[in-house]
Amino acid sequence: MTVRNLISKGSDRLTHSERKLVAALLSDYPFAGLLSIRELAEVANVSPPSVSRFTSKIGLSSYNEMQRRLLEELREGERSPVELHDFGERIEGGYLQGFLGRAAEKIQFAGDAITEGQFHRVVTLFTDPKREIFALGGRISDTIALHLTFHLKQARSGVLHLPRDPEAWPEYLLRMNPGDVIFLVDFRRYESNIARLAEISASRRVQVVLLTDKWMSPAKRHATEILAVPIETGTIWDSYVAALATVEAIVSCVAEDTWRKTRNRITEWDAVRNLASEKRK
Amino acid sequence: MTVRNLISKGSDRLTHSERKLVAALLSDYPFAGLLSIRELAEVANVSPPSVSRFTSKIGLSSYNEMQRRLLEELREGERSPVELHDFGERIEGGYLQGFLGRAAEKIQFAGDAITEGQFHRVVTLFTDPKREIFALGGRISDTIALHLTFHLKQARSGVLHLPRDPEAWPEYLLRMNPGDVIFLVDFRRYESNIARLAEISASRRVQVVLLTDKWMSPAKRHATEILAVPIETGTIWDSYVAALATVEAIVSCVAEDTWRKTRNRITEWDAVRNLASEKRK
DNA sequence: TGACAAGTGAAAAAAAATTTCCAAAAATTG
DNA sequence: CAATTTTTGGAAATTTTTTTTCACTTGTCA
Repeated sequence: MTVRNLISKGSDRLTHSERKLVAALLSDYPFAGLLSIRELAEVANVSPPSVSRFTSKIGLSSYNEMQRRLLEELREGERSPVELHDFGERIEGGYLQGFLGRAAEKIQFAGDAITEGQFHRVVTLFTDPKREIFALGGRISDTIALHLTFHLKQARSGVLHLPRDPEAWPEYLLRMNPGDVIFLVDFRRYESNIARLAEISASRRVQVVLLTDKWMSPAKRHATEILAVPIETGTIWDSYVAALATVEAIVSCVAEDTWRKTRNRITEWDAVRNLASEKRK
Repeated sequence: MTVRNLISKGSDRLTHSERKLVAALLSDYPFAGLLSIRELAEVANVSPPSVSRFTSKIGLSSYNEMQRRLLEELREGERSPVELHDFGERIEGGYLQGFLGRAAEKIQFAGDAITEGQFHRVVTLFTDPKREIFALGGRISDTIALHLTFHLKQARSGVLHLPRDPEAWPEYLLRMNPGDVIFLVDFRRYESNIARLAEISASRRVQVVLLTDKWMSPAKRHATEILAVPIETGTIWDSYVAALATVEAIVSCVAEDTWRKTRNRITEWDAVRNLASEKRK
């Protein structure tokens, strides 16, 4: 039984500071456990005695024994790091493991549903400084769109997130010029608003990039590029991890393409942000 | 300079027993050096003082320093094969494929850093209808927190998302009762606001559930549960897919646990929503 | 062969780490 | 809200580890 297993096995019935230890140990496994008690205690923000009690509680005779075991695991794991991970609790078939496994799968499938060509065309659109970028998502998927704008705003100027309320759109619509880009996210339980926005945008010769699922939002009729990612998980709700991963891929590719500019912008950004927070004091 | 290099560099001018040590150290590098002095001395068939003298001779301040360095090397070594592997893949399979692959991996690792026990305790907290749920995230990570509140609001009542502006917090803080739960998301480039909010909440006996990365937000000091997920990707920006996946897992587990109630709520919700949109027309 | 230098380990000393004990603080319960 | 239980960290005690001291051995060279 690995130390990791011992930890997760005993992880009910743990006290507040013992949980802090678990977090510290697992988040830098196995190295956190190879520090001295004093050091580990410091990292986890607990007292050395708590560490000592913890090791006894999960069934180890001493802290030293835990270290011996961790080293042994490390030595074994040298053979294959992958094996070490597979060892975990996956066997127990826990809910979390299952969910995450399926989520990871979804992400892989996203790569099949979007071609590299499509991907790079989209990236090129976002990289072009002459085009302004607008973005909006549906009720829930707007968080995905927000993620895009947050990051894109750091990489370049001319990025605008539309408010959810259609009443406020005209202002933005008037600002759109031919060649600009609007990024829309719309997953099932599609919203007619989004489709309408796509239509209006398209009529103004704005390029519509649509992130949707395989059943495809009605906005597809007006889209220049359609990125269809898998979202169904077999649980009550759909998973947006694949969508988020795709957006992150786009954003980070844009950022790399415009690296120098990006760096300057981020530096500036931070400077301004610091100024603002200084002022508050 | 690695310990191995130090050893071979100084390997002229070594005495008989020091050579025995070199042999022992190199034949089981780096693990032999992680034993205690006494054990290593035994393995190499020399006395402990010889080990001590040896480490000084090759230019280390103490035996302890050698161990620290060896662990550091081990940690680096663990990392690099994975990275190399990923980088190779990426060039072959295109940017998107590479990015998604790494994202999927991150999600798997998230399962190692969070135990099923921890996961279910958090779910239980969120399921308890007597507790109100508050949530907030950092500048960018707030999208993750939003995702939680959006979904949780459908599953139960008493879910509130705090505004980003601290000026508006008091109203919410006053509403908090002992036993309530606050869900905070804070990734590196941590925000002092979040830590402060955690502190205040904890002082009001509100349970603090913290979603953070392995470097751990300063808010950890006040957290009841710490969910540490991997976020570093080797690109300019961190990836929040693992965080999103974790939140989705929580939300969908909560929903399943309270399935019946949830179904009613969703039905009601949709009814109200339809009514509202009917009206608009 | 004997004097000396270099190397070595036993034992002692010093330092560090770990565990135990206990009282204060926090949480829980009736 | 008081009483009880649990949890926690400081301090002391204990154990372990590491380093230093020192005397003894070994080998070398005059």
